[in-house]
Formats: sequence, structure tokens, C-alpha cells
Amino acid sequence: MSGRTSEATSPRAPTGPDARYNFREAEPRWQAAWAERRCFAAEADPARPKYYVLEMFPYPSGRIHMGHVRNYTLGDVVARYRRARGFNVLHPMGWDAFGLPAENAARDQGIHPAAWTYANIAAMRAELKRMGLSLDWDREIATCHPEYYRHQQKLFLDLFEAGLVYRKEAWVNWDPVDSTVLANEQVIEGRGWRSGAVVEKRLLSQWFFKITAYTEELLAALKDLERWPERVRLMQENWIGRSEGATISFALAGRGDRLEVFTTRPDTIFGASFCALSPAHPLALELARDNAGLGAFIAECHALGTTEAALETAEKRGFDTGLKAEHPFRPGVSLPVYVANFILMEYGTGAIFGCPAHDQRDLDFARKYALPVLPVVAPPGADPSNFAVADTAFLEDGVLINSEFLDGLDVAGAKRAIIDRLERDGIGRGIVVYRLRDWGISRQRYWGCPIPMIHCDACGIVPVPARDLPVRLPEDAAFDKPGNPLDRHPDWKHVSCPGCGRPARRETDTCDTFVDSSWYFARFCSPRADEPVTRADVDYWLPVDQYVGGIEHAILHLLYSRFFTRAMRACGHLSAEEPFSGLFTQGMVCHETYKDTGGKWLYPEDVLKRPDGSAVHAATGGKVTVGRLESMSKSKKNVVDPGAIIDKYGADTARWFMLSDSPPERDMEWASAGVEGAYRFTQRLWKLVTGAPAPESGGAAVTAGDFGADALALRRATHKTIAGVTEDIEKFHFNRAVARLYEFANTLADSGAGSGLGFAWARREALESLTRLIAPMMPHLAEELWEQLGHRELLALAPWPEADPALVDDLIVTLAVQVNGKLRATIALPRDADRRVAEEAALADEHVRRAMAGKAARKVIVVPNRVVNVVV
RNA sequence: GCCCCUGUGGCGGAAUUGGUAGACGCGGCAGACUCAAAAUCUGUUGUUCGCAAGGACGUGCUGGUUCGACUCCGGCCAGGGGCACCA
Repeated sequence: MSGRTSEATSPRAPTGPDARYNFREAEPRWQAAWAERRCFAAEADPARPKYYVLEMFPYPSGRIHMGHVRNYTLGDVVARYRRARGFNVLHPMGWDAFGLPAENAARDQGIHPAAWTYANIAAMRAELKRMGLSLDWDREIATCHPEYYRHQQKLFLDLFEAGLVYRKEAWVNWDPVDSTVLANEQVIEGRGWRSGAVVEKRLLSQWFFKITAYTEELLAALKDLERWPERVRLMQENWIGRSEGATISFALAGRGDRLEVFTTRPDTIFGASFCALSPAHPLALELARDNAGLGAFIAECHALGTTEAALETAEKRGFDTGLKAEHPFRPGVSLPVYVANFILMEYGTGAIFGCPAHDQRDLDFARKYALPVLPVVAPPGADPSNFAVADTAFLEDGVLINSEFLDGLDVAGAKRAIIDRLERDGIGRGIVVYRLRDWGISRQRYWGCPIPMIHCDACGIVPVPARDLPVRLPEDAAFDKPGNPLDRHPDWKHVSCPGCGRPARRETDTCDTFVDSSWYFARFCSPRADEPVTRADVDYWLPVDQYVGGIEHAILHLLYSRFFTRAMRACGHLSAEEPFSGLFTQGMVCHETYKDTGGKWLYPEDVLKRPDGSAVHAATGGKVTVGRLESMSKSKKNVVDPGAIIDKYGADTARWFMLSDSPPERDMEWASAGVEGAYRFTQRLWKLVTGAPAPESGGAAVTAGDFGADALALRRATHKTIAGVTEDIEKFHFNRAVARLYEFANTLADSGAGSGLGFAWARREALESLTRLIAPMMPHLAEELWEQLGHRELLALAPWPEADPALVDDLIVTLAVQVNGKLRATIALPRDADRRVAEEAALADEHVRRAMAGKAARKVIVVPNRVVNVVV
């Protein structure tokens, strides 16, 4: 080592290449080398097994955040590992580039959305490139580019042709702050997911994708997505919301028509005491024409909509229409028909029968309007003659009572019996209904993909001919007023009708941005094709073998992508059944929060932590309150800028720390002390490999006889580590892989000088294996070490090390010896020693003898290579 | 309200899936080097009793199954997430 002392101390001042690993110099150098060799450019090759790794593409906000660093590091480990395993890997990157923030920037800063977006993309691309990700940048796409949305418009036309797109007048969720329509999924607790504004109901003509055409398929296929987290499958299952029930049609007294209701409890028909209609039900609207009171009630229901007041009160209210529905099995009994505010037109038939004894809402309603409550299911063993329901409905299984031909059956049996009877009588049938609704995609915004349709007074709605695509966004839109800039534009919407040539109007709605992200994974397979996708390419690359992203997209994005895959298949674009065969959902990156004495949030870099755990303001020395761990957010200032971390420690350290400690699916804490530890490890590795160079074997033949005990021990450690790290990476247990690599580096550092040709060979094998194993996680350092070990070829192109099974298992194993289940000793035995040998060795141990206190062993349990338990 | 997940040292977490609880990292303590500090290296670090050998206790709480339970089962408690007038 050199005599220099003042350098090489702080991460801020690394120096000469011989003293320390200089990431500042090395990282850009290796990135340039990878780019020059085009190591990560993917090409379809049917002769090779493919592996498509994809992380959810980012919204170009302008800066990357720690969540991105974690997401892209996880994906990159998989990509680099698979490449080393010989797969033809596709690992692309793009930009989810349409969306409202660009229009807000235009309004607030006077920058055009396109200029703002492309500048952000350039900034973020540069940041991502510094991370050393093994991406095929040749395939980069941005959804706001006409070369992308042009193909999306073509897909829209194809879906339209296939009957999967339609237009209907619908009550929509209107966000008054963003002046746009939101999908049901984008309304969270009655508020817009982006603006947080209270959402109103409005009736508008909207474009819909017929996702319900695939409801059964989307649900049934979930069980085959074995490499998806169970929890995501469950969330989608709940979202689709399958429920089995029956329709029952009631005759209406004094009218020729009938009322059809939907119920999941047809078995409770004899307990029915009223019927109720949705305020939007056609019959309700018809009756309202001659009934001012009813009209007022319906108007009131709509006005309330999903406003705050409605959410808070949530009171069940109804209006008696005066109509009577005749009970289908009890001649002469009739039920009042109400319009009720809690019945949804979109679910079932928009009408129900109420059985208060066995449904809590119906019970509340019945009590309010003094309707009868007749129990028809009693708990098993209860006396049917005096079983009654007070203010809690009885929802469990039991025995049918007061129900004529159903009496004595259980709930499941009664359901079957009544459905049989309804079907025989022709007044109902068993059906399955779903919660899932069609996907409303119209947005009254500028910065989105224009919907390629034209409204003609003579021809109606006419698709834009494919040859006229793309329908480009006008560049000269104005953003200073609320509402849709496309609709306000002086001439953009005026076109001639493709059918009759007369003046017509363009559709001014643009697509929900979830449409853009519903097929980008397919576009990556042939990103410059003159058609949405090239069949041969998508059929080779799809499905995505490993998709990585945040749990927040568990429902919307993933369900829409699954729909799009099916819709594109129906249009002949691809043959994949599912878009993502493997899914991994990562946890969030969290950080402590800090507040000063005035209660103002502080950035972590302005806070000084003291050894006793307290914290002070770095500049003023004032007291700082340390708050709990929370997901990083700008509003709480508990953010750490990835750029600053990479400046200070390098990309490899940031990547390594991201993978250490916390399992990737769990939330993690970004702790500065942990980062320092990761940085120290990079330097230790550098010293380990360069400090005591392993001689090159130079092709000299090494035979088994050359390996002494120390060499063999080292070789066993090496092969055990290879096997362990390989398994950990396969299973996404990156934190365990990291722990193993720390352990192996410690073993290697402690293994000393050793002697002889065999040891030198074993040491070199160990160092090369270590270098290859860290490569997916710390790719730059690994290349540097690989070069130091004398290799001329890039490590990025080298294969993954193979573990020799003969060296993975130890020859001598340690067994635990218990007496009555308590650990008393450990004994060392040859691997797979005979049970009798193990038993004798255990009983001979002095600690064991003492614990047995002279008593005889009643029973001895031997688990080979693990444990001997002596029962006395 | 319904559904799901998680609870292990001072902290992040590990435990071959029923077989030596606490690997690995962070932090702490002690020591070496240094005029001193930083960096680096060595040792130590669940609690507790004991000079020691050694013992007792210990995976949210509680009961059970088992030769043996962080792991399986029942009942609680706490934290987090999803859905929520869905008939």
C-alpha cells in the first residue's frame, strides 16, 4: 500500500486508481463500453429461448425518485441474470407521457405540453442512464409521440370494428377541478384520484371499451397466473365481483308489464315485503312523469350523487310509487314498489325485492317505512315458531321456515329448489352477475391520444379512415381557460365527412392515459413497425416473462392490459393469452420525517443525527422532532434525491443498498447509515480482488490431489455461494443473496494466504465467482474487477457460474442433540451417517449424559444430518 | 361492515418450510493503528443468574397438536392494505 494517508478516507474524495475504487471514473467508462458493444440490444431469434423483463414505465415528471431506483434495480438484476443464463433478453424502457400535469404546466408556466414533456424525458433518461441499467435504448418509446399514438388510433379502429368499442350516454364521474371525466376506478372515496376534488354526476356521451365482453375469461384466467402475487389475483377477483343469483319477474297489479328484479337470495322470496327500483330505472322515470313527488325525489337522488353530503349521511330513503307487485307464490299477496336511493341501475336489473329479515339494508329500510319483517331462515336448532329478527338481519346458513315448499331445506338447497321452480314456471332463472363495468375512456383533455372518430350530421358517427392516421394534436392550442382545449380550438375539429364529404366535426375527446399503457409492452416488441405490432415479433417476445412494478397498479393498469391483450388477439394482432406471465410487486421506499420546533417539515439533508438518536437542525442547531417512517413524498420533504446519492457514492452502491436488508416486496427504509455500509463493501471488494492478486492458473492442469484441506474448504464455500445466490435470485430473495455475498466475501478475506497450486487455483475460482455473482447487482464494479482479474472480454457477456453439486454439501455436518426437546449439545458427524451412529454419538456426549441425569432413554428420534432428540 | 397481509434483538431482517432462533447488514461497546481525528482492522453485542463451568427465559398475547412449534390449529390484541349502498 502507498504511504498516502489523507486521501482515500471519505466517500467524497476517492483518489488514485491503485488506492481505491474510483466509481466516478469507472461507471461512465463501463456504460460507454456496454453501449459501444451494444450488449443490451435485443433481436428476435427463434433459435434462442427468450426472456422479456419489463418494469412499469415511468411518467416523465422530470426527476427520477427512489421508487424508480428500486423498481429499475430489481428489474435490471433479473435482466442481467437471465442474460448470463443464456436467455435472449428483451429489457426496454419508455415513457408514459400523456397526462394532465403537462397541461397544468402549460397553464401555469406557459410551456407547451410537448416541450415540457420532451424536456422532462431528456432529463430523466440521463438520470436513468447513470444507473447503469442494461436497457435496450434503441427501443425507447413515448406514448405522446405521433408514431406511438397513431398505432393506438389504429387499434381503436380495429376494436371498433370488432364491436369492442361503443358510445353511450352515461352518468359519469365529473371532476370539477380537472374538468374531466373519471372512470369509476379513478374515484377514491368520492374524490378524484388526482385532484382530490369531490366528484359530481353528469350525463354525457362517452366512448366505452367493452371489457365486460371478457369478464368470465378475465376472472377464470386469474387462477393460471401462478407467478402473480396471490394478493393481486385476489384484488382483481374482488374487483370483477362475480355473484350468483336469480332474476325473478313480478306481475304488476293493474299493468300489463312485469318487473324483473335480481337477487342473490332467491331462497328468501317468502320473506319479501317490498320491491325497490333504482332512481334511474325506466319504470321509475315513466312513473315520475305523472307523479311530481316522485320526480322530485329522483332529481334529489341524482343531485346528491357522490357528493360529500351523500357519503356522510348514506341514509336509506325511498319513495312509495303506489304500484303493487304480486308475490309469485302467494296468490293475493302484493308488495309495495318503492324507488330507493341505494339501488344502482348498473348492477343486476336495477331493481330488487327486499327481504328485511335477511339483509341489513332491507331491514333498515323496512323499519323506517314500517314494513313487515318475516324470518324465513332460522338458525339450526332454533324454534321456528318464536324465532324473530330485531335490528340485526340473520345472514348465516340455517333452515328454511315459513316458506311452504322450501321449508326444512338449507340455504343452498332452497336456492336450487326455488331456481328450478322459477324456471319451470317461466318467471325467472338462475344467473351470474358481475360488478365489473365497461371502461369509459373519454377524457375532455388536450394532452392525450385523440379518438379517431368523426361526427357527421348525415352519416352519424364515422371512423377516421386508417390512411388518414394519425389524427394529430394541433400544436397551437390555448391552455389558459378551463375545459377542453381541443373543443375550443378554432378549426381543428372541422373536417369533411369521410363518408359523404360534407362538413363534419372531429371527436374532441382524448383517450384515458390508461389506454396508452395497456399495450406499450406489445409495442416494445417492434417499436418502429409501420403497424401497431409485428405479428412475428410479438409472438416471439410475448408474454412478458417478468413484470415489475408497484402494487398501486394491482387493479386498473393490469386489468386493462389483460383486456387489451384479449382484444388485440381478437383483432388478429397477437396470440398471447396474457400480457404478463410473471408479476412482482415491489414495496415502497420510506424515510423518517423531520419537523423543526415551528412544526415545519425538514429535508433529511438539513438534519444532523446524533449518536443518542436525537436530531438537530444542521444549520441552526435547533431541536428536530423525528417522525415515523413514511413513504417518500415531496409534501413531507422526507425525500432523498437519487442523483445526489449517485454523485456521492455511485450507482453500484445505490443499487446494492436497494437490494440489501429488506425483501423487495416489502416497504423499505432508506437509511443513510445503510448506504455508507454498502459503499464500504464496494471498497472492500476492490481491495479483496486487487490487494492480493490471485495468480493466473495459466492453463496449468490442476488435479484433485493439488487441493489441500484449506483449498477444498474454500472451494466448498464458493460452490455453496453460487448455488445459494442462484436460488435466491430465481426466487426474488435479493436480500438473502446480498447476505450470502457478504458472508462469502468475509470467508474469502479470512481464508488467508494458503499455499500450493491448489489453493491459488481455489482462490482464483473464488474471486472470479464472487465477481460474476455480484455482476447483476453492481455491474460496474464487477466489470472493473473482472478486468483486474485479467479478462479482456466484458463480464456483461460472460455466462453465469455453475455450482458443482459435489462441492455444495458439506462432508461433516453438525447435529443438534436435544434431551426432551431442549438443546444440550452439538455433535459433528460425517454426512449421512447411520442413525445408529448418530444415536450412539449423542448418548456418549457428556452434556447429554448430564442432562439425562442417569435416566434411561425411552425413545430416541434421529433426523439425519439435523437433530437427535433423546426422550427420557 | 366484509376480504387479505404482517407482528422475531436497539434497528432492517435470516431461519434449509416442523428440527441448533437471531445468518448478514446497520448501530453500540472495547481494543489496535494515530500527536489526535477520520478511515481501516480485531474482538464483543437477545435478556437474565453465575467468579466460572453452566443454567433459566425468549419469536405480539393466550390455549392446543407434537419427541420437538417463529413455522401447524383455535381464540384474542396491534399495525397495514384492498373493497364497500353490488341486492
